[in-house]
Amino acid sequence: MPDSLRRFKADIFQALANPTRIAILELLGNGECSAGELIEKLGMEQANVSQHLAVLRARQIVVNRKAGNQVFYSVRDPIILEVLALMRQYFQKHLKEALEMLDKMENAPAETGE
Amino acid sequence: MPDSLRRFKADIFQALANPTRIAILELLGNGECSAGELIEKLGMEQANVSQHLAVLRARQIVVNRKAGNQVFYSVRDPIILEVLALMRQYFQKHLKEALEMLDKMENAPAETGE
DNA sequence: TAAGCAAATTAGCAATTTCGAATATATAGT
DNA sequence: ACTATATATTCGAAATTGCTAATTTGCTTA
Repeated sequence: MPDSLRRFKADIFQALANPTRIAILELLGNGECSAGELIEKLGMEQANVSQHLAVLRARQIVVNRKAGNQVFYSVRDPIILEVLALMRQYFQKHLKEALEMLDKMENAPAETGE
Repeated sequence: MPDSLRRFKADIFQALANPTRIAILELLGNGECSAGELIEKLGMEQANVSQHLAVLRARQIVVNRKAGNQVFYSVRDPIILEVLALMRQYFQKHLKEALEMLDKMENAPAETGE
């Protein structure tokens, strides 16, 4: 496999390599969603979510449809959702190590996650 | 899903988000391989490959076995290889866009000022 | 046309990543 | 112990990323 294609592949993974973007894709997995809805459900800054959507758009991982004032997003190819599902499986299998790893990383400053 | 778990997932994707590491995992997909073999097949600096292996090790995506002077690596969980296989499928499906994107990447980024 | 909302973009900064060079560790053989 | 080989780690610089705040674009309605 040529390196250029590997670079492309790495680029897709890079797009997935962010908690917010994963959250976005998981939300879109339930069906189309407007940018505003995503912002609200994620509880993050408008600009920030929009930037993450731009990353996913640039890779054509998501597509959008304009309707009046709003922009509705959806996942272009369900393979991406399969990849996420596979990762969920992977994660459950290695939950113990995952927690240890998270503990070591100790990045999380007391968030009120839900 | 709590954000901490999504962060873990993103961390795995991040580990995959590099052409060299993808190449390493693809090589390991054919079976166990020593660090030296990887270095040779990849044609890269020893230190560089070792650093990438360290990234994969830190996430426990690969495991290693020492045999005398050498260290043999292998993929810990085939799910990771399944993820790569799915990605291959994805690329084949979207090859045309992939090539256009690669073209843009190679032509565009050389802007010195405007 | 202007006002108002939704979404995208830009600027600037801190944090992270990647690479090569140099150095360190570990094992084997002498 | 000394040397050679295999692999890992550290250091520093350049490039990239993610975030917030501020601005801009686009659409709709008055």
